Amino acid sequence: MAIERYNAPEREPHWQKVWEQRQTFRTATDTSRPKCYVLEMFPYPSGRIHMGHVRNYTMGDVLARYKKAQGFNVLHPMGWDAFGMPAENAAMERKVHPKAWTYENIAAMKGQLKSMGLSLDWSREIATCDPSYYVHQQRMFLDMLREGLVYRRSAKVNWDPVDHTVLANEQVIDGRGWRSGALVEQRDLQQWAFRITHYTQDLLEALGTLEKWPEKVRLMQANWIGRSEGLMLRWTLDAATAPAGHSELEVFTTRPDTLFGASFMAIAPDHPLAKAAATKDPNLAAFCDECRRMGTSVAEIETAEKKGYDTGIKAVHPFDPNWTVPVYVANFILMDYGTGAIFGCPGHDQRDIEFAKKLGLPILPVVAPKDEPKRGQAIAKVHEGVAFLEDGVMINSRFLDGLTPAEAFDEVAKRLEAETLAGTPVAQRKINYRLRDWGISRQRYWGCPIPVVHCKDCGTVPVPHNQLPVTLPDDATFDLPGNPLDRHPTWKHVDCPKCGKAATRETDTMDTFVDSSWYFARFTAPDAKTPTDRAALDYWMPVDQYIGGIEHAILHLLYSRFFYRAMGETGHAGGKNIREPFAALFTQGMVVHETYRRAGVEPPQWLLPTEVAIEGDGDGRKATEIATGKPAIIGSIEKMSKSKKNLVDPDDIIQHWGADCARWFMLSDSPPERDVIWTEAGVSSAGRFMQRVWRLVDLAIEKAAAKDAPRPESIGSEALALRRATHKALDQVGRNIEALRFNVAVAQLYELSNALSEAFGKSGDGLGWAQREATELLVQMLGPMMPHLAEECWARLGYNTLIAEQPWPKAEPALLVDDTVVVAVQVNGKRRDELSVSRSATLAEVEAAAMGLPSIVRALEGRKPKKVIVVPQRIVNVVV
RNA sequence: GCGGACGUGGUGGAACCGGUAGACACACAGGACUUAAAAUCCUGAGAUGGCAACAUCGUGCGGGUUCGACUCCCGCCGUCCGCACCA
Repeated sequence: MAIERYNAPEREPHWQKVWEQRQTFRTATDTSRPKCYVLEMFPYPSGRIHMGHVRNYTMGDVLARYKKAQGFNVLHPMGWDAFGMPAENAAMERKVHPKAWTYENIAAMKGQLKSMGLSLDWSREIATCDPSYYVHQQRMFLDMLREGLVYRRSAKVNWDPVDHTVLANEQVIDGRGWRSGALVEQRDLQQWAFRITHYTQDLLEALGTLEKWPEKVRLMQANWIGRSEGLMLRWTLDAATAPAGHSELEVFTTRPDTLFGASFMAIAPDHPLAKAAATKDPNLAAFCDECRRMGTSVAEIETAEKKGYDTGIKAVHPFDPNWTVPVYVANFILMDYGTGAIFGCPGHDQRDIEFAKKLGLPILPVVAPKDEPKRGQAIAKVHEGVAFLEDGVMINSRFLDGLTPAEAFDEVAKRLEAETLAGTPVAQRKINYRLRDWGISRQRYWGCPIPVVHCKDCGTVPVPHNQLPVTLPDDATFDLPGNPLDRHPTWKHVDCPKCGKAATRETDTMDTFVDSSWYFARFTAPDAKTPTDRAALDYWMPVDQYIGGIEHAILHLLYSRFFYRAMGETGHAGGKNIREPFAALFTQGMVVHETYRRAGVEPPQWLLPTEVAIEGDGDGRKATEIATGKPAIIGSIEKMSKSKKNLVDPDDIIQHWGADCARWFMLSDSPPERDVIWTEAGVSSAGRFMQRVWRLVDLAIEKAAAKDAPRPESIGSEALALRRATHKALDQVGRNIEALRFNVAVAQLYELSNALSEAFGKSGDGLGWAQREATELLVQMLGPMMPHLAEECWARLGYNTLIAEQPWPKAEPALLVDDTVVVAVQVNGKRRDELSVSRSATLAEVEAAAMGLPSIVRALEGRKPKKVIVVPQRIVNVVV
């Protein structure tokens, strides 16, 4: 028969249409069935999908299809994280309205995702920029406002001078805006904020319950929350030196044990005490101003020298009324951590020692190594400027001498807790966190409007529920920097909902991370009249498997954990006592590709992979720019990016090779958590495998038993071997998909294909039937990974059902174990031979057989074995 | 500086709970088919030595535990990632 090649690009749309017409992937809430919620992080509608999306969505799709075949009621939805800066930038640059731009992008990307053949329930599609979505967000915002989980504050904020907006701490990376890359400035602004710190302790502790999250992400979040245990400690100020109204100074310390090594106090430039002192000291005022201007970038912080200004104020040591230390204003003290003030113990804090050296302050070591001989050296190093940070024993510390630092910590705490100053204890144990509340005000147009009105008389007034949503005006202008909502002629002018007098709307919009903090909940009932439908939500939540990039380890994943708790508090979630939205998280690796650039040009001029021709192999590979014929340089392998032009367009691949090919390649070889290198060779290899499956089905039609042929009475050894290979693959592939070890599942399918190919060249009792079985099961197992090809093959094998609707086949347990096993035989742990024995052979039989092997006799060289270790079905080790 | 991950052939990677290291794939070499190419099929291959049988070495380096270590422990080296003046 003439063998035709499988034309994937032509056949794939057909099967997509069939699935769509049959509504194969439409999901309904059905509490009688076990559920499985598979979710991939929804995309920002930038205009085109990239290979990272292909990888992410392929992984989720394999799992979703597999779980469906396993009998689960699977929720696998898709939507759009549709608010954000790029739409506004497009509006400024190209005079397109952000809304039009966004919806055009959504349409284009939806088409691309559909061409991937994903098993998505498109009837649940949501776009966060749609009023039907954000109306609920506004409603929840107001509910949270009522509960005190949202509040307005005047705060120092991170101001991005390029995007003209405020950024959350989480969005400042190395002192730069996460999107614009501009150096962030500090500004004082009125800000809306979510009280994420209300859940600090819970967010930290619950990380321990997230067993199916990567350890790495849990650690990153724990570090971000940044718990530290210490003491709040009040120092009395010497009245003669302190400004009026300032009689004490409170500090937070994690090392109260080092109290006798204190040589100075330091306060932040914005500390009230500093401000009070500055009113009388113009030099101090100037110093504080200088500190405030200091940049926040890494480079600046690292190179910034410790600077301090002696206020002249003296603080009295808590344990000795005659001992005072000077109070400095210092540039490295942060106002928003602890109390904005510290006591400095230079001996045991690197930062303090640098400061002390710089300003010539005393350095007194109070902890020393336990071993006497090591002490001298450690103390000498302290005087050279290296703080001693290890454990040891207390010295130079009066009643603490001889204790360990931990014991000294407790002793100091105990004594100072008992002492009082103006009626309250001098010290209190305190747990401090690094996590700050989440400022969400953004001075942008393309975001969810914050539904409040500012009234001169009534203050901040929530927009009543029946007036929601507060929608964005369509006729905004984008030709000037700044907030288009603020300069809109009419939008912000409204009557106060309370008193009816003229008032103004809040013109800030919400951080887009708010939108993505609950979309997973909305997917469970996207048409509900309320933010969530509790019955549907309680059935579907939590997400059973969430898949996305590691870049969201803190931002999105921490915000969502907070938001789900806040939704619980306001009655929008919280069934089954579930506080965590994502039961399992998987962070996939990036898609990387070689870079190409023109030779001999600086700065580099990058070339697209499609613009170069590559010849040769190995180290001799040479690239040429096709258009000019000039040599090009093959550069390092990096994350696909527009700037380096090392992009491959998913559309090109799908149109040329087919979606299944792209999917298969994404799953092959690289473990999903690691980066995958996209190569031409890899794609063509995947393409070859598709054709190979196609030919195997040809061969099955030609040689194997007919569909529904009865199981033969007699199964020969060849047939049995094939059946064993088939059922083992079935067992293993299922397990590996479940564990998201797709690369291993792929390898097992290759193995089965090899076994089947071989079997077609043989003959034997029952082999035709075994070939038929193997082919059908292979096709079924390919279903989640290459769904179109699998449907095509399934049809050719004579079925008029859909693979996508077939239950996952079950392996026959009897075929998973072999009658005979091959056992390695070692002499002194070195492999010398192997032995084929019956599974049921006794230890003695195995030992005897091993000792009888000529190679073993030879290796023993006549020596008497001291011991023979036999591990059933594994190994024999002869020890001489 | 703090925290974490990783290190296996020419390449991507596999190896369950400590039990035959290198599955599977890519690249490569040789062969078959073909006028030729493509496609396909077959064969080979960790390194070194040897015609071969075989021997020795081999999972970043150095030690240790064990009959037996890619796997466990200790100490290094290297690469990557996250956080970072957090008191």
